[in-house]
Order: sequence, then C-alpha cells, then structure tokens
Amino acid sequence: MGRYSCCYKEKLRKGLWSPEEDVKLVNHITKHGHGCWSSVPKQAGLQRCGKSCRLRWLNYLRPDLKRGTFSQEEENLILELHAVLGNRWSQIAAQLPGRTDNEIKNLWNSCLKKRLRQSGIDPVTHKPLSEVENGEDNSSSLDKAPEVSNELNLLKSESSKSDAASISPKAYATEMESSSHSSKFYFKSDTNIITNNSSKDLFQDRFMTNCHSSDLMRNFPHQMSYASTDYIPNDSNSSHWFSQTSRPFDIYSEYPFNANSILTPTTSMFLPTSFNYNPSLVVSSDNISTPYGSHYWEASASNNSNSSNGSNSSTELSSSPLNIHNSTFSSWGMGDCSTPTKEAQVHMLENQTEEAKWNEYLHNPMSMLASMQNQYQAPETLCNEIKPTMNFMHETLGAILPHSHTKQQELSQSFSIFSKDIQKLTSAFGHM
DNA sequence: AAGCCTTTCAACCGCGACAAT
DNA sequence: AATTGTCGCGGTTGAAAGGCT
Repeated sequence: MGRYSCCYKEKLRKGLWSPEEDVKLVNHITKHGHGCWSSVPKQAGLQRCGKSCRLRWLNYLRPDLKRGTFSQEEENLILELHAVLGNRWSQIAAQLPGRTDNEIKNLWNSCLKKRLRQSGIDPVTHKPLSEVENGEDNSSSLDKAPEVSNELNLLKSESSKSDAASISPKAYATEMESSSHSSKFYFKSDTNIITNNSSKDLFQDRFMTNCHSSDLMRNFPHQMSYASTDYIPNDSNSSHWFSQTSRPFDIYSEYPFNANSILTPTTSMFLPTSFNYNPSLVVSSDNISTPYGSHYWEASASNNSNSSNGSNSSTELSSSPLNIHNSTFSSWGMGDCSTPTKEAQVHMLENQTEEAKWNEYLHNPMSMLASMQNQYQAPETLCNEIKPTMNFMHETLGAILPHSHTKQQELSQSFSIFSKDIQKLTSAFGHM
C-alpha cells in the first residue's frame, strides 16, 4: 500500500495557493534559497508540506519561468523530443528554457496528443495509426516510448543507469557496430555551444547546459538530429528531412517513404497545414544523395557564431535561415556524399575514413576516448564558458542571486560528474 | 441567462532512486 | 544491511475557465 500523504500527519493546507502564501514562499526563497525543502514551510511560516512548496516554486513562482502559450518552435521541439524520449517530461523540459515538465505534460495531454491523433499519428509510437492498428508494432508500450533505432534503444535501455562504467564498452561498441542501417557516430561538440545564445542553437545550448553528464553521455549521439528546430531550407524543392535516426528523406515523397523511416518525417507528413511542424534539420540534397545512409551532421562553429542575436522571434529566424548550403557541415557518420562541391568532397574524404576510424575504435577504444575528450572541453573550460551566462542571470535575476549561485554550483557539479564519467569510461576501456 | 460539456492547468499522489544514519 | 528521509518524476485529479446549446 502507498504511504500516507506527507500532509497527513500535520494539519497542513492543501489545494490552491493563496497570494499570501506565494509571497511568503517567494520572500523566503529569495532571501535564503530553498535549502532542504522539508524545512522550507516551517521557516517560511507556511502550513504546507515541503513537497507542495517545492512544486509551487518550480512550477509557478520561479522567476525564470516563461509564462504564456507555447511557440510553434517549442511545440515542434516537444514533438521531436517526445518521439525520442517518450513521456520523460523532465528531460524534455530541460531542453525548453523557462518551461516546466508539468506545463509540457499538460500541453501534451490536452493538446499535442490530440492533434497527433487527429492527424493520424499514434502519439505513443509516433507512427501512423493505421500501422499501429495493424499490429505491426509489437513492442511493449510499457514505457510508452516510440519505436527507435538501435542507438535509441540502447539509449533507453541504459537510461536507468547513471554509471557509464557499468556498460561493457565492448558490448556497447558491438551493439553500435551491429546497427548496420544506423551510423556509428559520436556528436562532435562545438566549443561555442555554451556561450552561443542563438535560439537556433537553443537545443544544443540546453542540451549542453542542462543535461546531467551521464545523460549527456547517453544522449549526445542523437542531439544533432534535434539541434535546430527553426531551420528552413533556402530551397525547399530539394530538401531532405532527417528523422532521429537521421535518415534523410524527400519531403515531397509519398508516405510510406520507407518502412524504417520513423517519427519526425512521419509526424510531419500527417500534420495539417495549420500545424506547422518544421523539420529538425534540413539539408540540401546537393550535399546528400544517399537516401538511407545515416548521417549525423555538425554545424560548424563559424556557422553558429554569426547567428546569435538572442532573439526567439520566429520571423527573425525565418528571415535568417540557417545557411545550410553554405555552412560547413561535417558528417561523422557513414555518409555517402556524392556531390562534387568542395566541401562535399572534403566530407566525402572524411566519410571514407569513417569505417577505418571505427575499426580503429573497436580495436583501440582508447583512441575513441581521446577523440571524445577532444570534442568535449574540459569541465573547467566549460564552466568558464558558462560564466557570461551566469553573469547575465545574476543581472536579470538580481533579487535571487543565491539561486543563481546554486545553479552555477550545480553546473560545476555536473561537469565534475561528467569528468568522472570520462574517467570511469577510461577505466572500463582499460579493462577490455 | 442557465445548464451542460470540454479544455486547461495547478496541484496532489504514489513511487523509485539515492543518500545519510 | 536495514531503515529513514528527501527529492524528483510521471500519472492523475479536480477546480476554474471557456464554449456550446
């Protein structure tokens, strides 16, 4: 049987919060921080349980909350993230600044789920309802996660583990290797990610700054698929959208375009026009010719740096679309780029070395580790890069300096844990 | 205007994970 | 190793608001 409610033993207030209670809680937290939540109500003079105070603060009173309706970009991002993460609302919320898991969950249950269903998409699997009804999806719906690629299954299966060293590196590598239709990859981190305020890189920003290190380790292979929700192709006649397995596909092709193509494109295809669901990443077919080669793409630092104006305006975004055609994309997947542009040629060469690179990784895991470490800055450096952001927070949230300070500490802690994970991984590889 | 139905959203509940004792 | 306390998460509930007849 379940436990008694925490409000049971003492006669504590329940239900809606009064403005007076809100003021008490805000005053207390701005002055002292929350510390131990269970002691907050007593210290703040509230007849509430700590849990209730925590929830009220996190979901409603926090000054960094973004109120109001969700933007189209946010909705798109939620859809995409849900396709990958399922009902992991807190993880989804971590990618949407100023939004709470509760808010997102409510939006999903009241709105997005319904819209998907009306569009013929099963909100659980993100596959066409007809396909689901035909019983093609025999997977367990226990965790309500959608069909995912091997990498994503791996991600999910490991999601309950926080210890990177508990994964057998060999098994991991084998699993990665065996997913023949999916690329073998690691996302190349951009050193500007943390300091770049561009909303185009919002996802990357949040991913990098909000993810617990272990989450980072598990998730970064997929982040490029969701790196940019706002990008609109210059030439939509020749565009490929990427699913989270990063299979490009022709947005004008008829569904079903491929039995293995899932989620994002599927979802997009069935949405009514009013439900403007932009692809997560659009790349000109000039640069990609392989329909099912799995590519993981990286926008270069130069591409990111000139787009940071801090604006979230969608009009601004569309007026300055990601210059995909000119940007320096690099693939670290099994790309089969056949177009003869200069950059493409460079990437072709890179791609040709992929197999060799992975063979090398399989035989010498330490080289992969070294590569990963090169791609991620040292935790200390990352912390330094965050400082401007923290300063900004300090300015705008002047009244809650202690809270910002706590956040900074949390971040430092996360990077420290990340560093430890790297060490564990090193040690795990060392035992192979 | 009144009643009913639907939608939205704040809040509660139970549970699992984790840390401290 | 067992117990206890705390925190965070996801599912659910119910009040309020909005829409419809």
